[in-house]
Amino acid sequence: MAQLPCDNDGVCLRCKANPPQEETLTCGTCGTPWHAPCLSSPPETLASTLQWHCPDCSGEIDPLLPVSGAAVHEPGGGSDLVAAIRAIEADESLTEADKAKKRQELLSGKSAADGDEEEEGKKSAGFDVDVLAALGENLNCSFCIQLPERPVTTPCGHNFCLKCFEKWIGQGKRTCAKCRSPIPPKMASNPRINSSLVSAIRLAKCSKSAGAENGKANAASGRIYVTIPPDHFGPIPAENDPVRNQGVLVGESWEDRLECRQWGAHFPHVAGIAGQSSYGAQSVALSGGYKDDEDHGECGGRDLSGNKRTNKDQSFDQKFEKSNEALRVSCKMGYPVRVVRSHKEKRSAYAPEAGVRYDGVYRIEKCWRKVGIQGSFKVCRYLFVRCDNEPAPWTSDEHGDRPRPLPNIPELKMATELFERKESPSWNFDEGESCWKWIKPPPASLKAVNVLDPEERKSMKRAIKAAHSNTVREKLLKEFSCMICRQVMTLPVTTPCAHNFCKACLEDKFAGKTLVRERSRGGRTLRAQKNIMNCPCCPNDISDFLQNPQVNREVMEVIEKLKNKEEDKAESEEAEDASVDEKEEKAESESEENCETTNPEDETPIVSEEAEQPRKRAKLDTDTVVPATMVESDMK
DNA sequence: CTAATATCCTGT
DNA sequence: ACAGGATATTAG
Repeated sequence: MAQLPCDNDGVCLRCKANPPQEETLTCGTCGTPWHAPCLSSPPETLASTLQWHCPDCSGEIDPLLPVSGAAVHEPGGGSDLVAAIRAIEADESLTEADKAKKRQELLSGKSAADGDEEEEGKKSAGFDVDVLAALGENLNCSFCIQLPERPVTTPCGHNFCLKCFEKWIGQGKRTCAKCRSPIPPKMASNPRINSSLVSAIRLAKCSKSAGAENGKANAASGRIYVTIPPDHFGPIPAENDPVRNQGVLVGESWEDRLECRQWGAHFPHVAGIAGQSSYGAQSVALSGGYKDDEDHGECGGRDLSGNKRTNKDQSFDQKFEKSNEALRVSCKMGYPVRVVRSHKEKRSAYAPEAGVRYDGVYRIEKCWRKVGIQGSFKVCRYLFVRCDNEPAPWTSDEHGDRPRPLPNIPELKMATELFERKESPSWNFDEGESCWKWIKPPPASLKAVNVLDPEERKSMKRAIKAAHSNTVREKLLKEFSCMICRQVMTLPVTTPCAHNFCKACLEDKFAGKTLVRERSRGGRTLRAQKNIMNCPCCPNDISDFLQNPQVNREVMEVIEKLKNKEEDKAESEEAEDASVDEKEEKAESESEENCETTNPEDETPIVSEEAEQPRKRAKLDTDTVVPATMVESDMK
């Protein structure tokens, strides 16, 4: 007697009943529901119910499973992987989204063992997990439970990996593994890859990594996202980033100084130095045209050629006061100084192409004054040396900086008021831990920590996620557009030649055309001739398909989820926020004294001989202006 | 309080 | 392309 599962509407294909949930069993391998009373050998124990595998996936079809392993580029790991996937599928404590995520982790090589990281991952990965879950829940190949690598779609609207499908056909099967509809011989012999699905899946996968690279947050308000005071020294750690729970990462970039400010990397809106003369400098923004010397970093002069408001001649010497003095304090104490570079730093090889980028923390090893060649007035100059635990954005190195000898600066011969640090630096490299950290505690903040009330925080989080998710969702929906009406498909159908259309669009196209054409000549009726109906996208005859085009429900559900995500997301985020609140409050209260925030994630010591190591920048002050003396002299 | 600012954006 | 307002921060 044939064993049949339930169809897409949950109706048992054998007894035609729509059984209640208690009477259905979901296969631990392919996820297909089956009507338990209609099974010839239903599971006998509760345990075997939880770990049940349907007739298709157990026994004879088991040889299929290693195929999935192979498709995962996991040589030799196939059976373990299958076992692990089955375990995930059988875990009733997980939601479908959780399961999808765990499968992804498994496939991407992440350990599924440490479940604690799950919570963190969910928060930082944010929307991407949702997208993957949306795709994963609906589009996973029923055989291998992964997003199909090369998806094929049956005329009955079900999606599988090409490899899994071929294996199934190779076993002599000619019905859909999901709904038992017959598979036409042409599809069996020549399955076509559904390329729209390929790009949609690839896009969703990419969105995972693409999300981290830019902290685009275009929430209109000028509110600060991070919970640090404006005089916070050092990196901005995840615990002070309630919105993303990620902190400011090296390489992160923003559209402009205002956006940069919102994430706390560099607070002043205009000025290049954040600092107080009696306290120290926390950060600098490099945007002028300083000379950048590959070998020993750079010393700064000032180029105000682009600044219409301040292009008066320099008429005074700069002195170590105000912000310039703040930098000297940071030099003296060995504080870490955050460096952001603007794309306007045109003459630097290290300037970002656009916007403002956080490049990590530096220490100022020396500072001095020097006469500008053109101006004949003195400028303050500094030797900046990078000392960050994360690699600089321009290196391919996987590791951060290591201490190294100071470069030789020829211009020091001409320098006056050379100042070098005599005491031990507050921020230094710990050989034991192989990372930079606070050796002496950072100076206590004198300013109020930025506070976000919960409502504000929620709306910011929503705005950020919506901004990001919109773009991803837009792209995804574009992949799911009908090739006839160019709109996102309603009731999508996939032809055997793997082209996707709205069901209505496709039917309209061939409205009135019948499968066969009556022919008559001279009063005699001839044998009916088959009408050829070409796919709107390719020369294939799809007349057979058109007799009964089945909606690709899996794709349709993904489209619906993407479209409806807005409300879902708003709700789930409120819940998420609530659960996170306690943690944050704790972090916020602690952060007052504790600014120590090294993130020694990758502390594997590798000595890198990077050509461009220390960067130093000269910062000036609210004082008068120094033309770009040094720059010009160098350009000769 | 004011002036100054290594900016951004909009209007002409 | 350029003038000028808005902006937040510093220190006098």
